Amino acid sequence: MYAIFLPMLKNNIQVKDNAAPDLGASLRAKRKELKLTMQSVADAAGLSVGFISQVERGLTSPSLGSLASLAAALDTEISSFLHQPSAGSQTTHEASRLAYSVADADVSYERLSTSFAGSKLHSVIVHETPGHRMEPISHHGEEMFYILDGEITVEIEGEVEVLRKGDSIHFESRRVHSTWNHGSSIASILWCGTMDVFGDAPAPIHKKASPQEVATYPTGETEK
Amino acid sequence: MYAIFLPMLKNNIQVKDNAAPDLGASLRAKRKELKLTMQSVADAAGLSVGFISQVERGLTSPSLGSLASLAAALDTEISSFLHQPSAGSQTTHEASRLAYSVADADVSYERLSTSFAGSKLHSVIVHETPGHRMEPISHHGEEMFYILDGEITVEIEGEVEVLRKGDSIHFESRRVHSTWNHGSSIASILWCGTMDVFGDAPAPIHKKASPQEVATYPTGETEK
DNA sequence: ATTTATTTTTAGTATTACTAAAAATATGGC
DNA sequence: GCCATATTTTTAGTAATACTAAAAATAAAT
Repeated sequence: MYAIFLPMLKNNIQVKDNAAPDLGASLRAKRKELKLTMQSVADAAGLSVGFISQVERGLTSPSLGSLASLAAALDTEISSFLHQPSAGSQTTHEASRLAYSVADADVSYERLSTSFAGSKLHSVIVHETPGHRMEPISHHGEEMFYILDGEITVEIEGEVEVLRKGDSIHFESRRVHSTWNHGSSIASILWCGTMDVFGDAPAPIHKKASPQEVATYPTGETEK
Repeated sequence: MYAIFLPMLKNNIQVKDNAAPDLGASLRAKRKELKLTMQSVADAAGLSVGFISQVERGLTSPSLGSLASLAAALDTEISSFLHQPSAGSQTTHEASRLAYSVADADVSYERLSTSFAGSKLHSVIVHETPGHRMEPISHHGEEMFYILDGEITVEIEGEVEVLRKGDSIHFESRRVHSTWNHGSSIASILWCGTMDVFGDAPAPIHKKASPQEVATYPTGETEK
């Protein structure tokens, strides 16, 4: 399913010109958004103002404990400082939504989700012709199917289940899964997941561990 | 919308008996899931095996750089080690799905999403009676609405938009948003988002900054 | 029982996370 | 423009700790 749709959808991606901002810049941006001074953040986090300054400018890296204090002082989850990705139309209308299909005409897609800084949610409506089978696949993230029309067979790690109109399933995507439209009509599935199927995100960090590569992580001067 | 549904849904939560696992435990769990030895992780991350052992047992806290190396070695995003929630049925069928309603009978809900370690995706079908209005709200995360039936007016930061059957909208939840069923029939909305509306996640960290409190963050012995 | 694999412990030490205070810069009021 | 105050950056440390190599303990495989 995804293997089929990735190459086609990638052709519609506008790559935003800014690189992923680093941790310090993210912290400063948030502080400014909240119109706080370094001193007030320092007081709330129990750290020194000089340290805040150095962290924001990437001259030093906070420990996890201090980062947690900073995140709390800024009323923000730590994870929101660890990625910052860009936009498209937030709203889609059925009548004017772009439908995509590929050489393999068994499947067509309608993208629902947009993309913005930090977005992790991806959604698409998939229409599969009778008899269409998706190859077994496994990948990061999690996903949900909601059957809008028709019926399909879903297999997850060998467990088979039939889903009909109005049914849903939610699972971790690392579990090997596949679908089959066993019915006699087109099946329409609303897919919603955390896998970046549209290639929206910049600079992935899911490379195989090579320490030099990892050193690009936003920690300022931390270097191996 | 959420303010209304949170208290009600919380009543159906089975609290898993284990407390929120900490960072070290999360790292160990992931390593075991991948069937890796500490030595192989250490090699991949460019760290020592002794250090991995101490980190996993919470005896020491990795720097952000080292944590990034570990995350990469485990082919996982850092943020997934910073929270760990628990399960329910992955599949829901329309005919047997539990529908919830509250004292305020204008709205009823059908939960679609389940919950498992690391799950961040939440989905629910919301049925709103004509005239129902959701108070303006803003919170962390992002969300998507897909209109299954009926029509609603959505307002996001003052921008008003009408969504009809088959339409969708996807936005960052921190933008103040509200909905209104302006139609004459029940509106059914498939909501999919990253906000933990069911209270699945243990130990929230969204407390107001009190350094002592923040010190409970999963960093092992780090103490102020 | 023996060997090997894996994890934990020990004993450090180089590095740095973080400080207080001084200096520089920015802002606001008159 | 001048002056006072607010805010940020810089400086000069140092206590703490992030991380190590190697030994010891434990677990697993044969």
